Amino acid sequence: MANNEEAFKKIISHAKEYGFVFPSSEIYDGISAVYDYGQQGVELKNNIRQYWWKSMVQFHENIVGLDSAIFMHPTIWKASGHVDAFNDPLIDNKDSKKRYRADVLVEDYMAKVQDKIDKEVEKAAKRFGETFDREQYVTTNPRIMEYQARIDSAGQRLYKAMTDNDLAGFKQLIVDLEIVCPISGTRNWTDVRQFNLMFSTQMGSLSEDTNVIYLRPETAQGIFVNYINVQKTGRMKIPFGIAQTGKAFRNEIVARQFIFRMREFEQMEMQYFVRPGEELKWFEYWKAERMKWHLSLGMPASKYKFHNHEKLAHYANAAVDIEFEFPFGFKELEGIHSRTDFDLNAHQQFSGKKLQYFDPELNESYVPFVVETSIGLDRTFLAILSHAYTEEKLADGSDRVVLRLPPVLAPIKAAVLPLVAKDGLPEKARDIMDLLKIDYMCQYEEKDSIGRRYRRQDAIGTPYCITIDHQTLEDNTVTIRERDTMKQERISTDKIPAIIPERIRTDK
RNA sequence: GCGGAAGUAGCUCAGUUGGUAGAGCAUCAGCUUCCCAAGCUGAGGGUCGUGGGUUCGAAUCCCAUUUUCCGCUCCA
Repeated sequence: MANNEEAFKKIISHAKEYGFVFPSSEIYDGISAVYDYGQQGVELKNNIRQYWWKSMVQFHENIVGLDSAIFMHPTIWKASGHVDAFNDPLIDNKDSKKRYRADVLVEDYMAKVQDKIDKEVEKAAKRFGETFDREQYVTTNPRIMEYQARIDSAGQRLYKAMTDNDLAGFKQLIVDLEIVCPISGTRNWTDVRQFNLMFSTQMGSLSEDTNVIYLRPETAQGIFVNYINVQKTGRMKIPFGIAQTGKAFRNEIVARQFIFRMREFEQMEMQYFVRPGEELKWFEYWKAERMKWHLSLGMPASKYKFHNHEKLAHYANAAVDIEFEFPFGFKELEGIHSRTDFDLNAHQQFSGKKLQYFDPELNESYVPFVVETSIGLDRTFLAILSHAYTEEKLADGSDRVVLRLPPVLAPIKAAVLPLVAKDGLPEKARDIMDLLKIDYMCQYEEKDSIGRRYRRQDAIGTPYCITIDHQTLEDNTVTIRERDTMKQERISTDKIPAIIPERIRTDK
């Protein structure tokens, strides 16, 4: 683990040193858990996004794209459940200085009392043997009935406090239940405060107080509220999908681990609209499809695993994560959720607009069910970067750091390098550079020895280096050097524009 | 948010009992012209994370604050 920690630190330094990722606002001391993508990072990130987009939108005739706004009608977040679910009531114990979710404390209390009931029942069961009637015992034993009453009362008050957003009532509940801090054992609590995971701001006139607007905590809702627009104008037939990439914002209590958990992050989501009853079939389909996509990036299957959700969110009837082995362990990279008709139903109800689909094959109307694939772009970036980062000891005893990025994702596809900066080689190299840069990202470099320039390109993951030497002037050939093998071959200059895209397609 | 550790040049770090900020690499200019980093000459770059305090004097001691990392917690 210590080794991985070291490795992770090296990756973070490398990311900064070579212009992939910078801490945001760094000259002002930075801002916690916000990062900027530098000159290489933005290329890599764009390429990942494009690779995803192509595989989802371009390669699937029944999936179309969308780019919805970050600002949305505030009621959307009521309908989606985010206003309620993203509001955690928090309370601190003044002695242990520990912070808890108030609802979790109450739930723990209820579980503890339930535990007492279970133990009582167990004891009684042993005592009475086979004649024991559990049902009857539970409903007649006064001590158990008293326990049960405590649970019921606590549950009701918890529910009321949650739905009414009654923070004072919450505090009173914790006081009345005599809940103690598991660490300090005291009842010295602060007031209950709300911690909203959604960022908010105001739109329009500040004099009205009803214009609070949220920065979207997920991109999915933008798709749901446009579902009927896309379906009608695109004449989409179920099953069909809508894909979108974009920023989302969550005011996480703790945001850490470099770009793994940021407060501002980018999602790549696809919502697939299916017939009710067929959602689990499609869930399995997308689970397999998405894993294929990850493996197509050339990373070993052992780096990935599925993690089934046992506790499902309020909207889901099946959910699985694709986890990736980051330097800090297996962590969620992508979620595949069967969201049922929860979202569309909620929007239908809150908006009063019909969101039904008429299925000509079944000759009936229904609200479609939704299977979602939702992947973190920044996390994918981190997964790819951390896996690509390699330190090598070469045969001659020297070291090199190379980013073994999939060529299709590399920020720079080719570097154009005159062997020496004289004898007309730079001029020739410029000609080649001008030709190639029309088709893909290239970098021209003539400073320093050729070996050093190769190493610099290795460090940013450039898959090919094209070197112009004296022979080029004679027979119009160049050498093309491959990043991973460091092998070179000589090819004719007019073959370069075609050969690199061709190799990028096949080299994974 | 709590606890621990750290913050000195772009990077990695040194800086003695408090006494005028250093190295290597990198960068830039010039020389060299060589197919896998580290040839030569020169130059630029730091109010030592920030703000206070103690002191004749603070990178060094004290307090606060901020950022990062680790653990706990959280992650619909």
